[in-house]
Amino acid sequence: MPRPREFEPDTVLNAAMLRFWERGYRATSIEDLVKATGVKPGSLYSAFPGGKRALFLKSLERYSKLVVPEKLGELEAPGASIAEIRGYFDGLVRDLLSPEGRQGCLLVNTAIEKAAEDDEAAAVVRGHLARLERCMTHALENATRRGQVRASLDCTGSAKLLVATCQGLMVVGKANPDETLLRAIVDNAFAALG
Amino acid sequence: MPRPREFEPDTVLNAAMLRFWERGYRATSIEDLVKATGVKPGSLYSAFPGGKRALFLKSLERYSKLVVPEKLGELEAPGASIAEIRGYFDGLVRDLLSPEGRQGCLLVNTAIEKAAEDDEAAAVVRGHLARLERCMTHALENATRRGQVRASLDCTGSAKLLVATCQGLMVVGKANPDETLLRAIVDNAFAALG
DNA sequence: GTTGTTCTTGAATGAACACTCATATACGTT
DNA sequence: AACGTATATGAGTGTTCATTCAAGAACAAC
Repeated sequence: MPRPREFEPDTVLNAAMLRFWERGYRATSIEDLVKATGVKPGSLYSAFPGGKRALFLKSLERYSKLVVPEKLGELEAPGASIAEIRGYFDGLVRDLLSPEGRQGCLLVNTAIEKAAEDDEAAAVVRGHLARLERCMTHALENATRRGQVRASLDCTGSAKLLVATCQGLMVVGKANPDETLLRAIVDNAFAALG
Repeated sequence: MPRPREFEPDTVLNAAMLRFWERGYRATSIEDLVKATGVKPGSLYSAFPGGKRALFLKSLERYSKLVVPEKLGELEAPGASIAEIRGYFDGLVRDLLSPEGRQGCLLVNTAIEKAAEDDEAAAVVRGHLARLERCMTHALENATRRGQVRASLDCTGSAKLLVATCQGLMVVGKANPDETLLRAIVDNAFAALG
């Protein structure tokens, strides 16, 4: 009996996520989201109770479920090893150098912009970092078994370092998207695993 | 003959820098700065032509000249070596774990919040990264001469990696200020210099 | 066609924002 | 004491912000 929805909430959420990703939380206004989604304020607020912040938190989760797996690629597969870690880093560099990819990573941006003042947002970021670390650890363990890295390698410790390295890559890349610089960082990170 | 200034511009700039450091550019309002400095809007605008953004850019430069050297410590000295790099990283970890230090680094925060949309701010950040890289390279060269690292070490490349690592440390630390994690990152970064 | 329910709409709300300006003020000079 | 000059003041500017709400609209059931 009720009037049917004229928009798909997931589509709206995707558009909102993109804006937050490009511009950050504070710099994205409701009017921006209205323009980007075509959905008027009233509908936006009734579809996403909790307003802008709730929409942002849902965007973070959507990013984790939609964008992150695409970036991780085969790194999350059980058989992942050095090549998949390398592939992930190369993808990061490629993104940072492309005009559309300069926005970096929504979760890294959130860590800096919001984590200190918003525990819920910080928790999503922590979850992402833990997920990254899990992948990296697993891939390093596979690499150790296959003799692709030195046998003495501390897999869990090196995984934590690799996670930090790719966060740092994103910071450096945002201020200075220079291919030589970014590739040097990646190459040296991998040389250390040798 | 004119009426004398009732405040020291440098003092005001320091207070403004602290607010920008704690809260970021967008989240810091003129009213915040008025409260923090005790200087009324009119005086603020006449003392710092260019308004909020000019005050921010001046804050970045002030941070570079006041805060950064303190954090770098002996790392900028000509004789700096592995111990000084280690000291710098340990200081970062200590800061990230302390209640006052959770704000991280103003220049890293700026890289994420503003670099993509403000070329002048990005340039200051790039200058900072270059300065860090110069220190690190020099210290690694000293370390090589003294046999503190493996002879095969690529000093300039490793310096770039160390710079990225400390940016990453700041991102991770902001979302997850966990001592064990942060120390593991630092330890593994140094293990790689072997 | 009427009714009930949920949706859409966009103007309206009040707060916060960056910024300005007329006025008042404090000083050295005369 | 009177003047010229640079500063201090804070109410006021117009804008933008997140959010709300009354009114209208679309559908299924009857």
